[in-house]
Amino acid sequence: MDTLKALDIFRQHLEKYVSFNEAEWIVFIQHLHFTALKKKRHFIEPGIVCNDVGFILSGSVRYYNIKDGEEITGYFSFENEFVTSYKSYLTRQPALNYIQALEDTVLVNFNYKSMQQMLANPMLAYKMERFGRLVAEYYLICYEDRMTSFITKTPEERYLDLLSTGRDILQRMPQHYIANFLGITPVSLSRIRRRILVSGPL
Amino acid sequence: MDTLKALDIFRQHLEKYVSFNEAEWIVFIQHLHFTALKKKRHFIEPGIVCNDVGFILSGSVRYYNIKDGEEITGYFSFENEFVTSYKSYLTRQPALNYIQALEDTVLVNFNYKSMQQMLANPMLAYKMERFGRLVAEYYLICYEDRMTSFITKTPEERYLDLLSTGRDILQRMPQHYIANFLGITPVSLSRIRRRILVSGPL
DNA sequence: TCAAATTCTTATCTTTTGTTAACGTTTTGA
DNA sequence: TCAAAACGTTAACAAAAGATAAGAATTTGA
Repeated sequence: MDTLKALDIFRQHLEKYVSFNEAEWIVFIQHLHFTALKKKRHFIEPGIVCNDVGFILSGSVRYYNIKDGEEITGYFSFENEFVTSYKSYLTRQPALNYIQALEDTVLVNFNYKSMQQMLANPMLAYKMERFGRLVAEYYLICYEDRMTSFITKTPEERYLDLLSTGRDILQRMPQHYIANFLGITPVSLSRIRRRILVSGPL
Repeated sequence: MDTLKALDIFRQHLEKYVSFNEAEWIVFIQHLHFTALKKKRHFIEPGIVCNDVGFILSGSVRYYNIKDGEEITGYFSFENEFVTSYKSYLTRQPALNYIQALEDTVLVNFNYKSMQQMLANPMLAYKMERFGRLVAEYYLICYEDRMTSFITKTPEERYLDLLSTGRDILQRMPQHYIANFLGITPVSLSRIRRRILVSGPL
């Protein structure tokens, strides 16, 4: 995929949040850089301050932590979604989690310093504040929904929800990552699947 | 507490996000209104679009859902924190949860329409976008932390975390609400407390 | 291509949680 | 003030989840 086409796709998806005019866009794209992340490579690792916000042009990533030597996968992102370790990026504290490419992944990034420059640039400041607000609000709602499902639902119910709405995750992620994502062990998810299969296959 | 003092406290806490000059502040406060919520009264209920964002001057609230006829408490807010059903407020869809005052609670509110007006008012737009961004980012980080604890920790570990950092919640909330907040039943929390007591009280 | 690693399932056993109910204590509200 | 409601603990049992290990199928990567 060539750079111009990639920028065009990015711009199109940004429309969901803000629209740039030509002059603004020209300044904005000067702050962008592309990254190709080979499968299994890391976007961020614990102990490092996350400097970039990425937008996935192609590929996918998983977010995971290590607990007692075990990897625990907490989240996934796919094409046309943003990727960053929000807490680290926003607070400038070292990240506590890994973000890893699950396939060869191509990203458009902007870094913290660039964003601060744009936020300080009168030409872009307003639009960047708005952009930041709308993106944060979007992900806030995602988290709110997910928290609610952890509070009010059983692992089995969360899996059934995923069956009806989580196509990408189900089709593209190995099952033991999905188990972690649901808050249970892979063995437990296997049993839940069996339970569903024998009781009500539909 | 008189209105002027309340506004002053509110302004002081907003400094965490944005600073208003006098002219801006005068316009801003014209969009504010005060609410006194008697104990057990609701700030929002399911089926209703949440129009307000509140800031708690005194008192506290809990967020809860109803599942199979049972109340499940998912979150709490105390003095000097914002309160709203974010998803409903932002998407203009009916809320799915209750927010209830746990004590007599006094709030400063602004509503959705007011915020839209301020966002459209050149005098305030930039600052309001920034305000919205920083508040959303703040709560995004809270949710990120909480999600991580659900993925990587056991209920017992989450309770121990609360013991070391959750003073307000532990001291001001009944235990069965705290149990829900941790993702377990009240009976289960009672057992966890017993386990901790007999094994290592410290 | 082929050995090694990964993935998923299944089984066994242990631990934890959920459910229901009982009981004493505390709080509430008329 | 006093009956009713709410709260926390405990017990007994059922259901679910965690831990560990074994085995088959698939994927991987050199």
